[in-house]
Amino acid sequence: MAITIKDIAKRAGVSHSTVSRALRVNRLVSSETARRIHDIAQEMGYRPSAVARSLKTNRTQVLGVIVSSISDPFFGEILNGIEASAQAGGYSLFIAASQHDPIKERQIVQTMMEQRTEGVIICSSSFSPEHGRQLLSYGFPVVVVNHQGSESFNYSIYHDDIDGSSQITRHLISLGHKRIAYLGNSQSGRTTQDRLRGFLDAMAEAHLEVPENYVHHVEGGEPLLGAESVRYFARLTPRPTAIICFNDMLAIGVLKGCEQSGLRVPEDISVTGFDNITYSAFTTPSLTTFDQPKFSIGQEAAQLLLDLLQAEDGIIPDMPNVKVLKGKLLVRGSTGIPGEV
Amino acid sequence: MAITIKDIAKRAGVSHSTVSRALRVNRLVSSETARRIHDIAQEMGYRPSAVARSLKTNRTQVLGVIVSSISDPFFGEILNGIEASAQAGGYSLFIAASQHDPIKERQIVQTMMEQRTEGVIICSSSFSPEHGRQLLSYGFPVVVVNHQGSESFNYSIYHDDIDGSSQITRHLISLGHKRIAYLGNSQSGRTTQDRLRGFLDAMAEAHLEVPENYVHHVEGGEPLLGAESVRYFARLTPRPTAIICFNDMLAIGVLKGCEQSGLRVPEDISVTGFDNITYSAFTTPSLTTFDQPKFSIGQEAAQLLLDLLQAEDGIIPDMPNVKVLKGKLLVRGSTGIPGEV
DNA sequence: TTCATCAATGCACACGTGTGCATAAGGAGA
DNA sequence: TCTCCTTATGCACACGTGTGCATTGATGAA
Repeated sequence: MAITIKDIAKRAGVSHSTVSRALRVNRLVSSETARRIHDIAQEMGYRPSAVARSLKTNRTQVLGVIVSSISDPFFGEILNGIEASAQAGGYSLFIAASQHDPIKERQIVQTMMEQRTEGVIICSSSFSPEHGRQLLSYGFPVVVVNHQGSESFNYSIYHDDIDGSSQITRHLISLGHKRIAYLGNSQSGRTTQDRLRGFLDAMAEAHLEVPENYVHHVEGGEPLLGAESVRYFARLTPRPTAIICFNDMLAIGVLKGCEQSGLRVPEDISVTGFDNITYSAFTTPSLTTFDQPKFSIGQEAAQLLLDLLQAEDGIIPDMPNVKVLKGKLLVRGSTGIPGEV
Repeated sequence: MAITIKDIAKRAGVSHSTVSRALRVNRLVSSETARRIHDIAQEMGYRPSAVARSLKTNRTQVLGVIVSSISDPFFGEILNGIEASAQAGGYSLFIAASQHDPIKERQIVQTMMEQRTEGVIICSSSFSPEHGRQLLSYGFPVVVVNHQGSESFNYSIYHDDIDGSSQITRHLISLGHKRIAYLGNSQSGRTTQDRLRGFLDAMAEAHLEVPENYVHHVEGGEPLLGAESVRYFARLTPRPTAIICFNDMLAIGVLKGCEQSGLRVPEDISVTGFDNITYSAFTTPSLTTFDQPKFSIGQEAAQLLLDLLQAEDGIIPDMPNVKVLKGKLLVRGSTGIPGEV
């Protein structure tokens, strides 16, 4: 059994109250007693029980993070940002992966409520609004990353996907592309819709047509699905001269699919990604993509949540409930001038 | 404020003890009272406080996981395995990333002790023995993944890196390679030593020389470091005909470096990875690597820890304290017959 | 009817920490 | 010396849940 302040009190010949005060607010205890208590605590290897403290103070100093998959490198970098802010604020993280499974989601939400997590950050692109409402009804401050279902939540941080996707599209148009296709991930709900929107807007602005069958969705974001979808696009007539992919993972798969189908990138077809995950710089050819400020997004999300927790202690903050971050276009080797039509 | 069993008790007209019993061990309460209490709890949206329960029962139902980096895809898959086992056993995870930083490590260890995590799984390849001892001295059951410093811990799960590395080396030798180099990650301590050992053993067995400058270490596992190291290997005379990389991430960088240096893979030089992360199948050419059973490793580690926790309630288990898992060689496109010498 | 048995419930305390209030000691001012 | 104020410390209760023990009421056996 771990040692407690009572053990220290006994050894120091004082009451446990004095120990508690000495280790927290040393204003109410004589400096020599405080020093003696500190020494004894150090010597006995005392570690305060966060459990007991949480029960008494009603604050756990823990933030919950719900993510769809831990092994997704995109979320990994966001998590790094979240952790940085949380740690700076003295908070720890309770991380759980929903794996796109509603049953798991339910368990996660319940666990977080039972653990008395002080607030929750949702990074899962496919988080059901129902469970979100359950969190809110329980009085949890919730911050949503990438504004999935942001209408049902109060606060969200997100990247301007519409703008990013437009920039990518305009880049392709400026190279001379006219027949551009879009490969989406149907599991990503709003995010893929926004990226599709940015693409369509830019195309409309340039008075270019997008045939219905140029927009194709697969269920998931694994590279394998990207590779398979090349067969679909290759069969279209006329064939598109460029494919805008929902994210880098799909794009990496598409590059492989093109290689297997004998399509040269970018001579025969241009390919773009989104997110700028580490590996996008190491594909062959290296991938033109849109650099989302992943670390900053995580950082800002955690900071916003911390501010909300502060605000609950009285002051209502005068802060915007939605924060939009901008990224920037990275032109690399996978896009080029389209071949002869 | 969240509702408690006292609120339910008041509403049901019974004592809080009865409510507590009704929701836990319904053996000591009449079935109709139990049903009524359950209904009221449901209606009021009651969620038991894990904090209070932990304080009373001295069990938090939480496992701590220390990882060097969350965004590393290798650890991501191990985490998935850990989570699967933990969830099956009714445990939640407390995850923290050390980022190879001793100060962070210290904070993490202290936080886990304060949170009264029931046990700890260490997945960080560069975890300092000092902090490990601190955990052990506090009575924490500790399971180590990939046997970093396993001599100071009692239990560990690891992959047979020596065997894997030997298999890769023999594969290259069987293709006709005689001049093989090794690229290590000095931050990975024992793991890189084992993989180097397997390589050297297989070379010795085939009576092949390994010049001293054929073994090169970089500080870290990012692809960029792999790309840069190609310059080093390209300058050697005679130049190696194959590079065995510590892991896939470095190998992916090496492939890029070769491309930039005009070296064709595998015609001019063969490259191998280790771990079989998702992207290794999507490089150009696809990467020959060794498939470590990452998910199983995580699963087994968590299960072992759960068994240890069970055992603490009396029975000392008759189980091996070290478990070795085997992986298998994946031959893909990045290895081939060496060009003319 | 009386007593033993058993099921159902309440009472009271415990877990480790924090804190309002009372108390004790000491010093300053009259 | 007495009063007032400050400083240091202890007492006792609280947080939400779990549990040993006592209590109550009912049932069955003699």
